[in-house]
Amino acid sequence: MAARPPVVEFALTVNGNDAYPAPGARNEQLPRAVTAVGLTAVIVAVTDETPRILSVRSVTPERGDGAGGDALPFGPFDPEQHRTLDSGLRRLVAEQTGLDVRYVEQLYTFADKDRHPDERAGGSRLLSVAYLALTREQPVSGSGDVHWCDWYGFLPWEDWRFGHPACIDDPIRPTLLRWIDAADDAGKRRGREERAGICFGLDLAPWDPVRVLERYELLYETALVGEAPRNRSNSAAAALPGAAMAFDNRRILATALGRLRGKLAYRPLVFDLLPGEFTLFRLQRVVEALSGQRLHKQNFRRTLAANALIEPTGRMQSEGRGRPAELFRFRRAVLRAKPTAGVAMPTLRPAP
Amino acid sequence: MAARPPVVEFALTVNGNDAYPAPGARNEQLPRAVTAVGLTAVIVAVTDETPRILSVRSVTPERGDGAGGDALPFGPFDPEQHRTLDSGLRRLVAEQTGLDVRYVEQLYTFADKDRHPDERAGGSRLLSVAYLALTREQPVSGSGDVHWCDWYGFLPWEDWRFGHPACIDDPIRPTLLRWIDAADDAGKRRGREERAGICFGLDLAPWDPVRVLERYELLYETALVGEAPRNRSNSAAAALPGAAMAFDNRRILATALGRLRGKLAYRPLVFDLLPGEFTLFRLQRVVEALSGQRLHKQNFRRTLAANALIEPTGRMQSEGRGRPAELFRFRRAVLRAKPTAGVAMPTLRPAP
DNA sequence: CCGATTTATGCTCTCATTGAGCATAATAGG
DNA sequence: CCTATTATGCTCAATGAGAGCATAAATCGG
Repeated sequence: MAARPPVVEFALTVNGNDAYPAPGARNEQLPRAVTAVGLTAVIVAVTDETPRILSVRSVTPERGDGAGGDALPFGPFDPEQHRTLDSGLRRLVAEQTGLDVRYVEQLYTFADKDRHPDERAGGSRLLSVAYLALTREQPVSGSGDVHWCDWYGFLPWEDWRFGHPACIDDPIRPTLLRWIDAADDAGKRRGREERAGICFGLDLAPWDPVRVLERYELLYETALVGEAPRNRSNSAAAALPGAAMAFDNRRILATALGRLRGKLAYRPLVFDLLPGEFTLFRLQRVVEALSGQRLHKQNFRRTLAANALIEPTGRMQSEGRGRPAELFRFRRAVLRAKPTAGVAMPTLRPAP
Repeated sequence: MAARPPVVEFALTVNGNDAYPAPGARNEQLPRAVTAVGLTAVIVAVTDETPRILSVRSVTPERGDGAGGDALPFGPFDPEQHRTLDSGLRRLVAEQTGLDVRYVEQLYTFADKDRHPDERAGGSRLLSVAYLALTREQPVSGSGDVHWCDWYGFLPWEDWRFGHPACIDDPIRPTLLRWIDAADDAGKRRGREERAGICFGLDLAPWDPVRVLERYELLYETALVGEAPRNRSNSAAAALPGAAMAFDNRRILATALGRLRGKLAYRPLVFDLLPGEFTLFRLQRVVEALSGQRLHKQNFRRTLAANALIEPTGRMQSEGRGRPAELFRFRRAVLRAKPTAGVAMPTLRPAP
């Protein structure tokens, strides 16, 4: 186990600011309790019909305060080195993983108190800007124990490609029912019932693949039912089905998956996860992997053709059985053409 | 003019962190050049068919470095006082404006270098988390010169309710054409042509109300054509049509408008801008004000009815001329029911 | 009081999109 | 040759969105 580094003290000079027009606060200074700013990356690739994210294994696996297990690549944002957050993130990813990232998008900024255990003692606050990054899968060459993990290992209820996920029937539904029953009055109970129904498509509403974050937050909330008060909020995350992750990293994963699924429908992001040439079937498999549901093959291709998203290369791929498929490439032109050029994201279909 | 407050020095103790799993950076400390964190609020209301944002008039209007003119409400994020960014923002808005904000959503985190002029001297970096907040219009009671401004005063090319905006024909189109011609080779020229066409719907693509940020960034980029090199990047913002704003505040406005327009279509946000009871016509006017385009009245109402977004109160409103309209209220139930319950956002229609 | 104007509201028609299924073609493997 | 597997073309029905017609109920200016 690594030696704990010494507590570091450093001084900071901040200019008071009379030019910034914050009335009523004009002569106040910038905040006294300074916040440390970090970057967190959700780096995504898809191989063999499995969506994967890049994870870092912690040295101290079972500390019990959320620091154990896998964690997302993270690093400080150094304003002296980087002119923008984006460039800071690209540098961070390059250093930690050696990956060539093809697409980068800011997701959300997290700064909740106690999201990092060391904050409690230190007094400073850790604010972290989360990013989504897409890449073709490739070996990682970074320093440290970095590796690809199945995304659905952390959010198993999100994968409907092989039918109704088992964990919904077993741990999730009973927990939700207990949570519903634990409501004070009938009105509140009805409200909880509706919320659960919508999130998990239990009755009225159909399953909406995009509502990943809502589902995660509902599960996080309900996992506390019947547990010890709220002394260790990380115990909620640990009680969820699926593999645990450090701190609030699973929440970030959920944010990323929801955003990616939503954007798939109107932006041609998939192609940043694919090699330059691919069969239509492979493209479909990648979309299915990300959206977590099966697609109707003919309709999928019809949408591709209608949007002119792809163009044939003329070459054929003949490995494996079945009729050989033509190889296609992405038509870069559509990046600048259609306002909304995405691949189909239909409602859930029954398993084949 | 307010006296410039003295430079403040303060010390900060940060715990080094051996538990946080950033491999290869494990024994590094948190960033040395600490970033100051602020919150910026885009507070929106709609009156008399005009979308308005809350603005703060600067004390030093014409400094020439971007500090002059209007600015968005801004304040430091104090991690000692606030457990979350959201609560910090609500407090900030309450203090500076006295408004009762009904909806709050994080937009984006801005940290580009030189976005704030005082950074250059001070050495610290200002990172600001921008928020969108919706409210019913009401008098502001905050300390300082806070007032409502027409949103389209800052982004005049976004309002198509009264036909093709004049500023597109006069300053914008010629500037774009010059920018296209200034491209090095034919391929690049074609690319620029396409980009401009898509953003402003010049030829092939229709006008997409949601692409507010893309348009702003294109204008910001092209406004530099034919100007002095790039010593003062704020000159680009000043050269744009529409009223200027401090720093990168117009970019934040564009981000907010795009996000709001996009979400209107699948989330019932409008009702946070309306009183408890309203006529369907008023509701339509508010949606038109935000989307910047006219809607087909019958189809608009059909969508409302189909989604069961509203319910009649039985009361009638009879002021002004014309047949009195029935008053409706928002059906709160749909907040939890339909996955996508928004109001119609059709493609652009010719002016009436 | 009348007619012009303004707003509310109901209904229809058409076209594009999309979910779903049928049918056929081309390959590998036994 | 027969079967499994994948590719690909085509049709059909339901839905939703854009556009327009028609009618009802009020105000306003004579």
